[in-house]
Amino acid sequence: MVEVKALLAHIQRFVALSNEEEKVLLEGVRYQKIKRKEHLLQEGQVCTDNYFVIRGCVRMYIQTPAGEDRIVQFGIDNWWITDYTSFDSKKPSSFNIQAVEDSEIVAIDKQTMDRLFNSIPSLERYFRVILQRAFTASVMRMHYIFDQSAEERYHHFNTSYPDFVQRVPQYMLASYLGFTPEFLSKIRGKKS
Amino acid sequence: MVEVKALLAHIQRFVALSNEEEKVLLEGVRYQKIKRKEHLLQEGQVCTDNYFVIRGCVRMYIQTPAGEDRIVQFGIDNWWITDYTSFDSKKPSSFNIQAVEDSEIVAIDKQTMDRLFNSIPSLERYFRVILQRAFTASVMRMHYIFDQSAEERYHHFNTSYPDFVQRVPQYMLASYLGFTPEFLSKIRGKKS
DNA sequence: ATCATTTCTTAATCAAGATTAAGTTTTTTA
DNA sequence: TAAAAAACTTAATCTTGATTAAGAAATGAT
Repeated sequence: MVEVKALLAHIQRFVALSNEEEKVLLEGVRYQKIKRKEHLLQEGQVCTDNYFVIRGCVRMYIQTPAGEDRIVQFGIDNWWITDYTSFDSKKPSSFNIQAVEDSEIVAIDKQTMDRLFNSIPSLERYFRVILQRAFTASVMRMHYIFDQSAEERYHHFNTSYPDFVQRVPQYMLASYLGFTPEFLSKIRGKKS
Repeated sequence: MVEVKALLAHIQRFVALSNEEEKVLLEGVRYQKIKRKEHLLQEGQVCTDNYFVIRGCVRMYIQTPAGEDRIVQFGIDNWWITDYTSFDSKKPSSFNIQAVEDSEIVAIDKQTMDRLFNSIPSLERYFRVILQRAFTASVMRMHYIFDQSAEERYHHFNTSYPDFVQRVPQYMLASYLGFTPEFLSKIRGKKS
């Protein structure tokens, strides 16, 4: 499948793969298209796959006690997204993963992933690097949440990812940045 | 050095090491004792090492614009702590790492780490797993910050890590949990 | 093109937690 | 063991952002 080449390209930005390794990898993954609002994972299910977003946008969210969605992560082009806790333990997940736009996804299930780690040593390095970046990004995000006001956070995000902001509804941005849609409206109202 | 055995033991909770690999690893690491309030890293320096806490407690913090410390992470027994951004890029760090108690540390510098990853393949897997856990913990922490009140956060932390709470000054806990020491006092005052 | 649904806005009231400031207790150091 | 420094407490006031509620605008489906 030609679409999955995007994954190979991404991996090879970090490590080299032999032709044989490329082949083994391609045989292990599952390419899938998913429509806006469809779910890859729903609360209560075991998260069986690690998902790589080739094109599009998905969100991972959790239901708050108040019954609202809290967006924990977005996944866009070239990002991996999964609930590692459920993925590793095979216990039901507390999270949901849903397409925000029609998206193209590569999925690898846990068993295949473990097998691939054994047969393709450099994949281990690739995920080490990917996870290190994800961890660092998460720590930085936490830092922004603590030490910037909601308004600063919005402006910061807005200037850092202006094109992404265009792609998602505002109430999702609010959910991701940790405040209410009403407050986001208020901030935007101020400007003009 | 017998103290460094704790690191080997920790690694072998996740992957197997041959005697030869153990030896190579031990030759690459640096054991060091550090007194309370001494720094492993100070803002502006390049973070040259990844630190493993054998015994004791360190904190990683960043100076807020208001001139206060925001604690980003604690490192206790069997935790790795470093600023991966600075460590990888060799650019000056924005963070500080300081001992909260007299501590015993194993340090590995970047160059050695890269060499060890090449000579000990299972080390790659070990760090992949470690980073996956760190990432997951960070995501969960973010979730708690968003969806619990300061008071809930305190009680949650307090019941989850009662012994740890005893070890650090309260103002550090407040800094880690994202509120003021005064507010922490207020919460505690309520009880009795 | 029209109806229904989803998303966004505005404004009034409210609450959690910050700030300030002063005083008390505990720990460290000489 | 006394003085100094660090850590903790209390209380009054203030601010940011939540909540509620209603209406307007945009988007999607038929």
